[in-house]
Amino acid sequence: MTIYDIAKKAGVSASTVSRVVNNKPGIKPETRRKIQELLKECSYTPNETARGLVKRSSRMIGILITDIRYAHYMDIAFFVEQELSRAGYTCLIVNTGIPDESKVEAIHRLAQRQIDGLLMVGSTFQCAAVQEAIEQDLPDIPVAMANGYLPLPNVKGVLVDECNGVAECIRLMQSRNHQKIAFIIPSSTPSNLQKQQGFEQAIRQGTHPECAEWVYQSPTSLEDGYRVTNQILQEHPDVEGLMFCEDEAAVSAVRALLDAGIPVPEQVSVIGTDNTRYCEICNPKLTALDNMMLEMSMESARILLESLNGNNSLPARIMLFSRIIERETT
Amino acid sequence: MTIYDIAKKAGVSASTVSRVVNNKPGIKPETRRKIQELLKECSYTPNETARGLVKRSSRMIGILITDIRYAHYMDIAFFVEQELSRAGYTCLIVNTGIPDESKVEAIHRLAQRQIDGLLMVGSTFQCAAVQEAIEQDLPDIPVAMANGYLPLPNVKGVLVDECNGVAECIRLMQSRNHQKIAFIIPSSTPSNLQKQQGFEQAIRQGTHPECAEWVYQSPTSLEDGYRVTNQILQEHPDVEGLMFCEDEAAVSAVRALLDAGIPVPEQVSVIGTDNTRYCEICNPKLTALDNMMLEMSMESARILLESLNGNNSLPARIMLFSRIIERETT
DNA sequence: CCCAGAAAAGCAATCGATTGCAAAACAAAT
DNA sequence: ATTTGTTTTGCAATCGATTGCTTTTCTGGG
Repeated sequence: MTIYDIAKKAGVSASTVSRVVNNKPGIKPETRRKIQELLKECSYTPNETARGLVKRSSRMIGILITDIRYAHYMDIAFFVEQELSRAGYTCLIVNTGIPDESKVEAIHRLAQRQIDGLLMVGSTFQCAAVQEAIEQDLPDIPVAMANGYLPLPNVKGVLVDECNGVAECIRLMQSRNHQKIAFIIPSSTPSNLQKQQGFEQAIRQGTHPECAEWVYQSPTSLEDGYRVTNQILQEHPDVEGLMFCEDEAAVSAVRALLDAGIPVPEQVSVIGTDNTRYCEICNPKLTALDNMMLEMSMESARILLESLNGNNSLPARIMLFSRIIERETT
Repeated sequence: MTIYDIAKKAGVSASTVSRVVNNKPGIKPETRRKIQELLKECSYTPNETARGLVKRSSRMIGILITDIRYAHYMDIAFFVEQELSRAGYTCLIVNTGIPDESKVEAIHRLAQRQIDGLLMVGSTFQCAAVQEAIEQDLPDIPVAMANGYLPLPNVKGVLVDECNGVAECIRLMQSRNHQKIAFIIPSSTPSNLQKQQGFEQAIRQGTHPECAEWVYQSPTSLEDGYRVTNQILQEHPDVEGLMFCEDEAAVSAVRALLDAGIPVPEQVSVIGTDNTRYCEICNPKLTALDNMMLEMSMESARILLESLNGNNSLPARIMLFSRIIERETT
């Protein structure tokens, strides 16, 4: 059922029908009513593709996430999609994975679809390859980043003070008389490197600056958290605190400690990052640094909508403050 | 950079360029090469909107999920998106929420976008409102359902034997000498009602058929699981087993039992459903009925792709078998 | 009753591709 | 050189809307 079919049935031209569909003025009230009835009767629905072609806008927004499965990102896809779809946009959520080429490929594919805006979630999008792809494929549409930033005129970034946040966590443990702290990093994203910096700063200001070297690698996963904790216990039996870049590994670290007969938090404190649901399920409940991922994403979504509405006096970057949610592991 | 711009630069017609872009035959090899170079040089990208208009296909697939945040659905959006996008489709993931109208609204909006196929995840889409919406808005495109079914010619369903699965769980507990079992249901979805049926069947065949009445309501959430467990303990201090329709509430039930000084699984067994990551995090680790949600979704995706490729000899419904993952709570 | 000015409706171009059919270019055979 | 047949290429219509501009219709004042 196209606009022409309706026009024919109503005995008017397609233009007239179009104007009724879009509530434009200059139509005799009677005609308008008649056409409206016909539209309803035929349950006419405008073809968004055709509309997008002439309007040169798809009312679609691309959302790039490395991996939607991380508990960390779970809420995001939900709330951001909700917010944007309330504003009349349709979301194209793409899991890009880690490799640069797949991110570039995803941007390219979205560009082909004439997206009106792009939202990228996660600091891994803060890289040269993505920057180039955006310059190349989407130089003119608004782009927002949650937990990242790129120095391009059309890109706005929302960040969080992770360096400080982690430093605060370290200081919290120190204030509980736990000075010998290890730091566990899953991967070298810009975001995690920031955290590591905060760790090192705070440690050097404490009584055991040599712990600044206690940095361990562990890809995100339950098994790794368990494994790395045992490794730390072996190399540093005197360890007093564990600072993680995410919650999952921290949860299994708690289990590893308990399994080894080490009381938590009496002998060793554990702090996770992200403040996901896992924190409450952990027993004892996990203290965590809330990195405000959801807030960052929502703020990015709002900024994107503002830009789409033509507001171009927005700051290039804004900074949120993380906070510690203290539970039972400190 | 449109196809006409390229045509002008190359001194040929748009048709010729189009044929090169789409690798169609009937172009002189030399011309083809020259145009290909030009395409690369100008980094030309076909406008999918325009292409969609004439081809009457958007190469987009709608994915309906009530709420992507449920751990239960976490993997799905990831793997299904991956599978479909490998096949060249772009996914429109929509969180519809529970109310019928929002599901209908979502279907309507997707129809406007001329999606080529629709995938619905979850038994809540098995309802009259959705059926009507599909008949109305998408009578001709392939639709696949994970964990649900609708009697329409263009709808294929993938189901799981939940009734049996739960019955097996009950029998497992019974074989461990736990006969007095309560069933906790979060909401009356078709899927959960199936499970309840399995519960009742198995219980009636056991030594304590009166427990078939021990059915408790609890909306999904950690707090509810804790609360409802205490309520059950109060009303039936002799309870020996708890069967949940999802994992989260089961996890907090375990905690409630331990907090009440009741040994798990010695005095009371607990079984969850879904087999999410929470099972491993729970301490003791949670035994769960794997409802094969991921497998169902992947199978639906494959069926959808088959239908899109014109295979219309697919069975209207196929059935998968659930399995019990026994861990430490039984 | 005529005419100006406003209101309503329609024409036709446009968005950026695809594609059936016609035309042109080329090659080979007579 | 002409004809025939095969490749290549181009023309123009089409997909389903939107919109500037023109034309038609209406309204009311003189």
